[in-house]
Amino acid sequence: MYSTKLSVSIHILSVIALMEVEPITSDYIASSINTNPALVRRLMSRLKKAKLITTSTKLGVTGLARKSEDISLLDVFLAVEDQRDLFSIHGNTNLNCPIGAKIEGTLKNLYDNIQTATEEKLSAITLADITKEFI
Amino acid sequence: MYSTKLSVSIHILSVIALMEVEPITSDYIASSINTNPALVRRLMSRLKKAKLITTSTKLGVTGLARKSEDISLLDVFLAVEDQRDLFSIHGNTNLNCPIGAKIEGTLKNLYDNIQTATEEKLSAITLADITKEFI
DNA sequence: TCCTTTTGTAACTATTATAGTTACAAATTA
DNA sequence: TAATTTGTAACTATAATAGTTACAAAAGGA
Repeated sequence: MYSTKLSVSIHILSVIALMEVEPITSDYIASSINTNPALVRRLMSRLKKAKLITTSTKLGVTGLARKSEDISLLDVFLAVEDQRDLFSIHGNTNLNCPIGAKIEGTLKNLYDNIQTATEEKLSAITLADITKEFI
Repeated sequence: MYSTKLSVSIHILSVIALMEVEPITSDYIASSINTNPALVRRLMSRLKKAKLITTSTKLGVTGLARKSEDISLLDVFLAVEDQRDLFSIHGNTNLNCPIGAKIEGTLKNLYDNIQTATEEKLSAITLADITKEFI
């Protein structure tokens, strides 16, 4: 199970996309999420590095770096999630056992296939698809 | 990211499917995984409850409860993984904010769609598909 | 019947990741 | 230059996983 980082980041981006008055601060966004401004800023920092938002000290978030139609959930996922592998594989198996010797490679091929399909699904959904739900 | 429970369980089932001498013990299986027999027995217990394997005190594992062609990875996943949701959603959002009020439902719909696709992929792969890699 | 072996499970520790928090230097705008 | 906010480091709390120890109960076999 992935962390809530993708979910919280989508929340952050939605607030930015729909905000009427710019700029907007991490404090304001945090109040919508009911969490800590520092936590929001940590994610904002990743979103900025991935060129999804623009920020400025003193002003706060100045906007999306791209149109919401051009920000996919895969972009967000890759920006904020460090642990991207869907399934994890146990290491240190007994290489003297034919199964222990091959299981890692077998599982890796198999999981890669599912991982790719999942990421393709994420890439097909944009921030605009999300924000239109809030209007 | 899911735990290694699915991976380890596939390993356990592969050893059972390919073993030449029955019955086989949690000690033997643990030596292929390079882990603790008690950990193996915990997973075995779940696999037994899900009617995927048969066991006996004194003898150990007596075999698969079904043909390996009839055991899908989804069967295994559902048997051993408690945290099945692919993505997690942050709760306790600010309901006074239009985004905070709707984000949970929006994300849930979206994630359910991806979850279903992932589980369908798992259901299309059987233990037999795995074990044929080890021959 | 009784001995032996193994499961099944409880209880515990260690480790890791996430989430949440505090604090403050550095940047930048007005 | 003063005020405000980001960006980030350092820390705590919490929860889940993995690993371990221990033992009662089951059950096969002599």
